[in-house]
Amino acid sequence: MDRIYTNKDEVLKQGQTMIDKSLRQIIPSAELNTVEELIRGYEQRRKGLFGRLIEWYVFGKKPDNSSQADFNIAGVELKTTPLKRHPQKKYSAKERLVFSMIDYNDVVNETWEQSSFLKKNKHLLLMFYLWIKNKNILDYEFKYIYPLNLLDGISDEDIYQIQKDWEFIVAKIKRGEAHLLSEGDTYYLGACTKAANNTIVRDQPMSNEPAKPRAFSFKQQYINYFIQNKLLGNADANTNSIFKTLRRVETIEDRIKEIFSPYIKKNDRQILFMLGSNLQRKSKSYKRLIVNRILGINSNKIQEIEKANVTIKVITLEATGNLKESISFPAFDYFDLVSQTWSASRGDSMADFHYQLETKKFLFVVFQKQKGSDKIILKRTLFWNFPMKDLDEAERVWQKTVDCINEGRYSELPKMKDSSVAHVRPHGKNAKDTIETPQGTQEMKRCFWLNAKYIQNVIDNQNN
DNA sequence: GCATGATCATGC
DNA sequence: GCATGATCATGC
Repeated sequence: MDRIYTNKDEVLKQGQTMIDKSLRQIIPSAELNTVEELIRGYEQRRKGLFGRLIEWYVFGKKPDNSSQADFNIAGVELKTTPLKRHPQKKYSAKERLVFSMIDYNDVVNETWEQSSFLKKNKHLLLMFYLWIKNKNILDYEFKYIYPLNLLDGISDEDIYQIQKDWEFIVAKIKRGEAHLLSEGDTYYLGACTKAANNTIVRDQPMSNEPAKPRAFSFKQQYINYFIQNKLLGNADANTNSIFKTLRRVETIEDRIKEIFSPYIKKNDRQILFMLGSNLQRKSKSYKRLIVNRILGINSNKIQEIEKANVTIKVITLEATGNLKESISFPAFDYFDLVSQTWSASRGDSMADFHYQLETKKFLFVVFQKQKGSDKIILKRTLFWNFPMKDLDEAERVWQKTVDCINEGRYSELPKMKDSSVAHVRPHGKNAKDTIETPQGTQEMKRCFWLNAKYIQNVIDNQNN
């Protein structure tokens, strides 16, 4: 018989009994062997088992697969989610916070206000435990128990963005593009893939294309920001908000457009004059510094850009409109790369190419050189994320890279002419900036790049 | 003119 | 000291 909870406080109080405790400490010793046996049989899906063990042993609730909130009577949805140790900040988010599966057939008939997502997740009880590699799930210790009301407990700007994210995802499914959904499409609320392997697919209502099963989730950077601010109190005094002085709610995209709009079609000197700023040195980051000034930051960061995993990229077109330079990613570690698998790309390794392509949003700030002048014009800004239709090609480049490294063929790493999408090039201080390879040799630091031509095509064809 | 290799500058 | 973003330099 399930224990009945009549209100949210009771659920919270019960959850709080787990602070600094692990399951092993509360499971009756007579049942421990049985549970250990159960865990051994699970291997792959241990996380689901972990949640059910918590429900049963902490809350006295029999596991079920109901799409109702976990504590129906009290209206509380329980979420257990891992923290990992962070050298400076104590803890950070290990993963996204995953909510329920997206039912492609039902969700197209919903509005945000009446969505099953909101119904189920309005009142959350977040249980953060400390994840440690190879540790038995019975020994994970809980660190924070936090009741979160989605509509009251999150700022107006954030919940507005989350609503717009939800609506974007649903609109895409309505267009028959569920198979093209990507976490990078949206800012805080993402549609993350959720399947044990790549072969599992689902039907979608507006198209015959099979689509990967996906769930709503808070993107990893968003939940991490939550952890830093609400749990750890690491409110960064060096963080600015683009909504600071604004008295209405707007999306991140609209707000950024608005901030840049007075400077569009102006040249670098005019912009600096308008800003009352002075940057004489024409260093490689000159334009990036101008962009920072426009955004009102120096070395500090913008909260929304961080939370939404947006990467700002300065793009400089030639006077002809031609783009010369490709876009670099962080340098990779040869050992890491060969140990990764393409499909198991999760937040565990945020530097992983696939993870970045599928979760990142880019803000391109496009400048253009001018014929017969050294002035540079700010042409436009655009938001972009890597489209899922090109993911197979990116995988091919990645796979070839992995093969080359495994076989020690470093001169044959994928070049620009080998792919229309991406290639591998050096990315170090200089040719002497090397790291160790699996062969025990030293190789110069390298990274993945998105081809200049590929990005040029994006800029020429995307008008937002 | 472009692909590829190489390096600079900044900020943490 | 190093990671990262951005661009430079060379040779075909």
